[in-house]
Amino acid sequence: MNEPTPPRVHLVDDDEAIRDSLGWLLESRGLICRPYASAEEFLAAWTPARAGCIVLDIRMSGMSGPEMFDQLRERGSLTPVIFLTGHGDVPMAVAAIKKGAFDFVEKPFNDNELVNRVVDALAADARQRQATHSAGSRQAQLARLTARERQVMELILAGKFNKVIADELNISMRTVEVHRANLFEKMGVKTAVELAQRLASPGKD
Amino acid sequence: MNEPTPPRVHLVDDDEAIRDSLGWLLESRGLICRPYASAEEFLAAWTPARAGCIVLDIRMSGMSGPEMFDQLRERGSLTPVIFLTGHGDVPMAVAAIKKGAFDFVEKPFNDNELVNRVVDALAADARQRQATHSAGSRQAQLARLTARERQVMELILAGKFNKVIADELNISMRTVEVHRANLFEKMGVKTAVELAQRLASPGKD
DNA sequence: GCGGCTATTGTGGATATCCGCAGGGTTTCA
DNA sequence: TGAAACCCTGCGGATATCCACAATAGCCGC
Repeated sequence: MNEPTPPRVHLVDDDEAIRDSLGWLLESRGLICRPYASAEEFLAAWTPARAGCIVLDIRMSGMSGPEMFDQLRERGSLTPVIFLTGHGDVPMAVAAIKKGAFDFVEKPFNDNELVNRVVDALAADARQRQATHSAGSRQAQLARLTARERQVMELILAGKFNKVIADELNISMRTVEVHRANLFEKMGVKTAVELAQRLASPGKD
Repeated sequence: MNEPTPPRVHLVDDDEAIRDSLGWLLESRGLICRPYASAEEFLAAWTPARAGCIVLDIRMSGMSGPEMFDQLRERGSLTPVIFLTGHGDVPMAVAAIKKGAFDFVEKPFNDNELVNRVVDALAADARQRQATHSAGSRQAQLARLTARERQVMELILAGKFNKVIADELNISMRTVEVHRANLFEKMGVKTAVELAQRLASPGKD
């Protein structure tokens, strides 16, 4: 990890008054706020690698909040999104949450309440990034394995003895040992137990 | 698993007309519907072991839908709950979904839409029961271990050699082997790899 | 041709795991 | 008192894992 940038609260709302007052509120609580006047402006500047969360108004001229949310999801972004709306719509709220939105808040909102939800969203983002990082490094390790090493690994994880693996692959036990040692090194583990744990846990590193 | 009873759709609504029409709809789609006129009536008859889902009206005389939902959760029930409401309330909908409700539907609803959601809820219930069953049997196995066996198991899962385990616990290697063999038998595994996988996966059996 | 990569194999020695057989001690309970 | 449960230990033998050292062969790119 190279010098992580502090998490940002990205505020997307075409109403300048909201951007000003909400931006002021968030900054007064020690959070870093980045305002955008439109979904298009945000998407043009966005990269999913940025830590933080997004506070997103539902109704905007041009691209709407939900459309932007769909775009983010299509780009593979998992950044938590808090929707803001002036007129509640239950099916939309339910669908948004079930689609993975972090929260859904009606205006006018209570200041403390909103800040709490933003802080929760930032914490959720941090957790999710840690999990993704672990899964990513594991994936990179797996990608370095040769086809043979991968075969041997699957059979090790199936609990088979070297001798049985050798029989099944029609190779010598010595060769199994060589592949075994090589894959353990590439996966950064010392034992089959460690390997099993590495590959079984969703995000643990 | 002894003769599983078919999953039921429990319909809790104090409006008899809704119970009749919705019950008829669900039964016409091959689902088994059990109606209740009140939350109290439902709770008096309920056991979490029953497979199925719950369609629950928000507003009822006596105990309300959300109150009943909280009661179910306190009793440890994970049965999927679909809330029905005549007047949408966004914060309540958002809170209910985030609290774990399966869905939230406004009346009047589209028949097909509701049946689809019920079918989805039943499928989710079946998946969750399978996961709980696996976790439960694993828990029962763990509960059978003696204190010493559990200690040895933790050290095995930490990837330590029997000789190292013996040193740390100040016992002989032969004793480690005895505990090891006993715990493997109690956990129903043959290798440390299998044990690691058994204890690392959330619900897999 | 040469180097890098992958797959393969053998030898010999060391360490690790597994277990039958045998035995002992302590605590609890009927 | 005897049985059950748990913990502990040694011996001997068998199998499994690990690896240094050494070597061969095939494929591919430069």
